[in-house]
Amino acid sequence: MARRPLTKPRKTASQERSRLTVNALVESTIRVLVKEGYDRASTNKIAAVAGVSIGSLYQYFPSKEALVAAVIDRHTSELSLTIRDALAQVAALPIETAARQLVVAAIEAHSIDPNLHRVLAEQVPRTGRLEHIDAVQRDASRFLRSYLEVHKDEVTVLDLDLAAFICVTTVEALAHAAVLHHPDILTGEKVGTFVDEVTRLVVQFLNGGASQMPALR
Amino acid sequence: MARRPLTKPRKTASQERSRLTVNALVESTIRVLVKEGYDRASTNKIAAVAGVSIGSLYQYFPSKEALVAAVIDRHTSELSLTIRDALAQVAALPIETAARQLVVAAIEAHSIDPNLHRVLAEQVPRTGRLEHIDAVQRDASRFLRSYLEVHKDEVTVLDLDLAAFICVTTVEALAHAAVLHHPDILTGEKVGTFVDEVTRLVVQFLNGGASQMPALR
Amino acid sequence: MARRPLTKPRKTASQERSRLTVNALVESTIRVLVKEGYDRASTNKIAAVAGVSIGSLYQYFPSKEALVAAVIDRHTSELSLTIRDALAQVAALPIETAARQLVVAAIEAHSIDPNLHRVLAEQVPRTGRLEHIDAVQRDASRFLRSYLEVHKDEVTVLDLDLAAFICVTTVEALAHAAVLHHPDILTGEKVGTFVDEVTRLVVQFLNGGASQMPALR
Amino acid sequence: MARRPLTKPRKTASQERSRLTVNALVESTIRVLVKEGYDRASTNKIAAVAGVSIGSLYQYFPSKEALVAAVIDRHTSELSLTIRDALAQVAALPIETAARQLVVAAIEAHSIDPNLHRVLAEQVPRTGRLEHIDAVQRDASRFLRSYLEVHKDEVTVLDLDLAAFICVTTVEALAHAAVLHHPDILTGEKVGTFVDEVTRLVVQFLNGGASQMPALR
DNA sequence: AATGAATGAGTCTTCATTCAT
DNA sequence: AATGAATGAAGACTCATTCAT
Repeated sequence: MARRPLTKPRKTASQERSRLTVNALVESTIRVLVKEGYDRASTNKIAAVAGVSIGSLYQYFPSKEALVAAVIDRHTSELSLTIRDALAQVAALPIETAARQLVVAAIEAHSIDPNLHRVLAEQVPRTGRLEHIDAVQRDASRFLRSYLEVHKDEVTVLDLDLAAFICVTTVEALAHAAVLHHPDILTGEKVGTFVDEVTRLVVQFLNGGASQMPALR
Repeated sequence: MARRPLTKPRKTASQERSRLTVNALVESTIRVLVKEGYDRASTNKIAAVAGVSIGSLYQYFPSKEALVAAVIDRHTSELSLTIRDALAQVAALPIETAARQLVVAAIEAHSIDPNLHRVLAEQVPRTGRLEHIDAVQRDASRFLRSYLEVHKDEVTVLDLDLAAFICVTTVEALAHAAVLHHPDILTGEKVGTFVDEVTRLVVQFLNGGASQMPALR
Repeated sequence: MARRPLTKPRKTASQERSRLTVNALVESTIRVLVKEGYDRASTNKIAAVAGVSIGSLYQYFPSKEALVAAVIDRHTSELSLTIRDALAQVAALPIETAARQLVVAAIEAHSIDPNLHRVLAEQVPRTGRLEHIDAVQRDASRFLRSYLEVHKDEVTVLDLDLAAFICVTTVEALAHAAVLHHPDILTGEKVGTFVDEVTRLVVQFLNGGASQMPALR
Repeated sequence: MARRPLTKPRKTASQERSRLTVNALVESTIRVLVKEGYDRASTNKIAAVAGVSIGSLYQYFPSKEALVAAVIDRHTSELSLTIRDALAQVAALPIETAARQLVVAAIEAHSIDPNLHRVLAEQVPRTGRLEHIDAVQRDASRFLRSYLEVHKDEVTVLDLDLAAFICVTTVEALAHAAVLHHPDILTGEKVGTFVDEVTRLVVQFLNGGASQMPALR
């Protein structure tokens, strides 16, 4: 069957139009969410900012929640991608290097759209599909657990679940806090120091258990 | 202790009554906040649950925000108290013991009213005076920095500000996550393990720097 | 116990105010319903006509349906009262007289607020409590059936259920049609004729069965 | 009958298509009306169910009302046909037989599409052309009046207008109530009884006047 | 002619806040 | 001081209808 000429079929025109509208709405939602917060983000405002009628908004999104869910999905995808990529690339690396790269990835992930991240993390009710945000962290935990299983003899910790939980929570929290509350920490050469320290925090934790445990009690 | 004299009459009576009303309102706010979330917590509902008329509510609190601010202040005070107590008691202790006690204190602090804590942390807009929540952490950071200054020769870290930030953020995040998302970690003897591990995480970080720094780069 | 003095207690004042508001709303609903029909009767319009804010409307009626339900209840009560009264007064009377009085009662009932009756009968969805309208007719049927049971030997019909259904439906329909579609029939001395004829219709039906049944097939 | 010539081409084709579309829309309107009720029957839904774009809908029907009016016209035509047929066939028959056949016809008419009939009768605003529904009854009344005029000496009633009104209203109401509210009455052999009784109701009314009138007053 | 994306007036409803009693 | 009725701005959402393609 002969390939059609270069032009796209008529119908695509309107489909294209739809896609543009949907995109404008999602982007507008992000903007309004960031500027006004979750509560004050009204569908009317979102439609206005998107330059779209309120009717069109409801043609594509049945509710405010649906709109926010779309934003979350998009944001979560980007986060997931960053994290999964990092985890995949790191699978075969020794702990030291692996940790460093994951720390960097975490910071990168949190730097994607910090303000949006803040709103999503702090204000959006965790109902329905909106739990996807937390899912990323659960994924990361599972993934890290597997990694530790494989690299069992490089680490001294015994309870791998607990260790994974501690590492993921810690790195996430530090990346989050740095990006959102202490952006100065990430300026210039300071980033290097910060990454160094966080990496050290995690690495020492993972392989410092054995010899020191006795001394702890 | 001698009973106070008979007088201080009328006015005190009503002052007493006022205090009771205010208290009932703040407590009602907490209850409604926890049960319904920030958005759906209406002043009318709060007044009803407090057994107070909506008019009286506005006699004591000029707005919904004022009500929530009072709740935050009260909650923050309790947190602060717990943390400051711990920090004070720990001032003269060696790092190892100090760290452990602070970790325990952090968990205690997060256990005061986890559900309220969650709502405040996740849903309440950080506008106006409502930034008090974060203040506790800033306080703790400053306090810890002082401690590290004093115990300078027990630790190997160089940038004390950064170290304080990392420790406080980490411990807070782990206590938060454990209490709110993994309560199972804190049941029975597991608490001990958790505290051990978090303590180790922090202690190794604080005095493991020197010897390992070279290896990191 | 001594009767209280003539004055009513303070509190009544506001209760009275509420009652007035509620009343104004119900009456306004009737007016709007009659003027605009069910669909175009908006809560905002109802509130405006009642001279009451939309907020007050919702303080007393949680929805448009509740408002209409109240109207129905009120209207149905009046109808029921008229019909039940008539049925009660008629219990011991002979068929002829009884029938006549019931016919008169039916016309009276339909004359209470014909326009409202029309709207309720024709446009209001029969959901939820709104089935009360039909209930009046079911009641009347049951009541008539009892009457026929007692006056069994004055009538020749065999199936009392069927007879009751036919009579009630017929009289209701005629009263309805006369009041709503042929008001001229009820002007001046014509009412008498109409009542005569309807009465005769029913009476002959009830005691004309026996002798004629054979001839019918 | 000779087949029409080959031509009338192109245009006919599209006219044919138009007719199909119009038909699909009217039928879809009926379906949606019955399933959702008048209020919730939206033009978009009607178009969707008809498998036609909303734009095309408005090409053929300028408004929602036009759509409903078409449904009413169609339904009314069918009713009218049934009734007029019966009345025509009955013109020369004696009262007894005539009455019976008209009663049967009334029941048949109401059985055509009971659910649609209910919606039209109960929910559709009687505005504009939508009064056509009631027209059927007025027609029937006129027709019956003529019949009575002709068969004057078989009946004893004096006011033929009134008598026609009473008969038509009564039979219509009973057919309506039976079909919509008491379908059990029309099952099996019961139909016979019902028809018998209604016929008797009417016939006795029409020729029972003379002897009993005196007794009534 | 057909399509369906877009429109926006209008609806119901909530809730923080005021104010007469 | 307390009460709670009243207020009305504002928000979510629907749907008949238009119009560019």
